[in-house]
Amino acid sequence: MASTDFAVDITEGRVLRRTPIALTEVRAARQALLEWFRDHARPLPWRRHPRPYAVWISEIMLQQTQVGTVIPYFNRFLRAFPNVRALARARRERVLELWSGLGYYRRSRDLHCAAQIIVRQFGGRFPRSYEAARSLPGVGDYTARSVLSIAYNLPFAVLDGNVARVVSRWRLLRGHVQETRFRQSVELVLEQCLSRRRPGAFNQALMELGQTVCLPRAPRCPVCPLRVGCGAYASGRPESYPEPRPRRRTEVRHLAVAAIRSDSKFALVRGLDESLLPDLWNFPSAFGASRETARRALLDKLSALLSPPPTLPAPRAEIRHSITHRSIRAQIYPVEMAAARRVHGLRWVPAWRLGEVARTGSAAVSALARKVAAAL
DNA sequence: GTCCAGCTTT
DNA sequence: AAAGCTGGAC
Repeated sequence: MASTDFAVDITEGRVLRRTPIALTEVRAARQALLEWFRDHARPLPWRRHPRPYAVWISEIMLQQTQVGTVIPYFNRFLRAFPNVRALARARRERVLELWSGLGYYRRSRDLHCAAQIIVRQFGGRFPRSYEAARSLPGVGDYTARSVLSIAYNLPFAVLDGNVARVVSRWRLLRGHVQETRFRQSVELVLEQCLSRRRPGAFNQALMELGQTVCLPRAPRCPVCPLRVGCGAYASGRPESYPEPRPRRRTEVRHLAVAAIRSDSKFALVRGLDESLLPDLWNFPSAFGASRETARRALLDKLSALLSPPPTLPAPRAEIRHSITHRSIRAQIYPVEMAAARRVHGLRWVPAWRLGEVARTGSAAVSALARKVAAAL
């Protein structure tokens, strides 16, 4: 801990000064947090043998994705690619198959590419320096800090949404996660509190506390190790911190989906529509502002693919799905074809690969495609 | 139905 | 500043 009596941080030419947190308070909180983590850390698969490779894979998968969702993906992924060299020499399509259903598919491409860079430029070991780690595709500020602190126990503080929530409540910081000022305030607190001896455990403890105790809407203050000294708890309204971030409104879009079946195979194309899910196999689909415009756009698309184009019957089912700010209403038009002809850009995929079995990574299909298959 | 996870790239 | 995926909580 610095011996100055206030914390100073120079960011973009501005000097921020904040009242320091009393050293005794910092130490008490740090110790309470680390002891809580020692007793309550969940036995997550990437914590069993925390090699840098496993830590890195888990951090990429955990971006925007919940722990419970990640666990089976992580286990399958490490079975398929036990180390960075195995990942580096894998086919891209195979990596995508094992990512199928996890979302944000760009992550898998960047991960694969980064593995090849690690093998070629870093001797097959995840780099130990911030700059080198940051140079890898898919590794931004947060991921570089988390991997280096957890895998190598280097003194980097991490700031994710969980950490921001815990700290804003503990120190009663106003603002929301997207504001630079707010983030700087949180960072100042973290710099004062980070355990220099056990930064990895400290960071994981804060994030775990945010995930399991300091919950957004219903914090479990009675079991929180930071309750003593928590400003939001004292205020009586812990759920009011931090402020909700402004959100872009979601727009409803209609999607027409052709479920073209021949024998027990479905015709799939690469990509969805409007440049969404470009790497994934999907049922031929088209967006529109209404059901009817979507249907017509789908017919246009099918005309370019098949001649003569099939006629579309009445839709058999509607499913709902969300992609970023779009709320998608998908009408499914079942089409039977006599023979599974070879068509350029079309791939016939056995129905069983789209079911629950697909979770084992047998096809690079989106979750949307799986919902469609399940509705048939 | 709304909110939350909540990071990286362009 | 905006876009990208999916699932779960409430």
